[in-house]
Amino acid sequence: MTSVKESDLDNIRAELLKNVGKNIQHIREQKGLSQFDLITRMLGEFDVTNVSRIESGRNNPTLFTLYRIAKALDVSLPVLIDFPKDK
Amino acid sequence: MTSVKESDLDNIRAELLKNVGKNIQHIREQKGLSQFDLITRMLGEFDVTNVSRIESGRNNPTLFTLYRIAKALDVSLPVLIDFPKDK
DNA sequence: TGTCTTATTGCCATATATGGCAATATTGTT
DNA sequence: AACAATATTGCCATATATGGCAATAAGACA
Repeated sequence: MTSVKESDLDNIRAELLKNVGKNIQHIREQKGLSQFDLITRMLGEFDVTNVSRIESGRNNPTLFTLYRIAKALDVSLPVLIDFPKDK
Repeated sequence: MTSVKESDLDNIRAELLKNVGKNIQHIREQKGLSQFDLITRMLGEFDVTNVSRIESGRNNPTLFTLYRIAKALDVSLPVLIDFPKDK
């Protein structure tokens, strides 16, 4: 059954992004790092604005972005997205 | 040290995408599914073209895309990106 | 050989992640 | 209260993920 209403899909997406964002924020704060601290530890360039957007679930980060965040937070990529609310 | 040459960063990104792509392809084939089978099982719409691009490492998939692929393959999101070559 | 299925690649369009900066809001501390 | 550090939001630009289709390639099998 591919019968998922578009609004349902949006909700699933929104919940996913919110959960992963919260998880990232939680790990970052547990390490005592500011959003600025985080981007300075990331490989390459990254705008601090987008950290806020990802943590709040407004952005749908790419795999490479998630990887760089994980490295900056010194956790594995699976840990970064292994949020409890996963079905 | 944020001193990573741009070419190095590109290589890190390319290797990441290639490894995750191979992992997705491996899981999909283990389940005996074609790329077309995969997209028909995914939530919402997805173009089969992009499955090929993701599996070959040409595309940098978003979190939501990875989530939908994981669900379609009936594996968890962490499993989908837990490739062996992670440093 | 051929045919069928599956996968890859090219091309163009649209949607959106990110870059970058400024303004505003929040939080903590004195 | 004020001030400073931090986070959020808005706006615009660019880069790129995805949608969509066609053409080509690759693989399997008779």
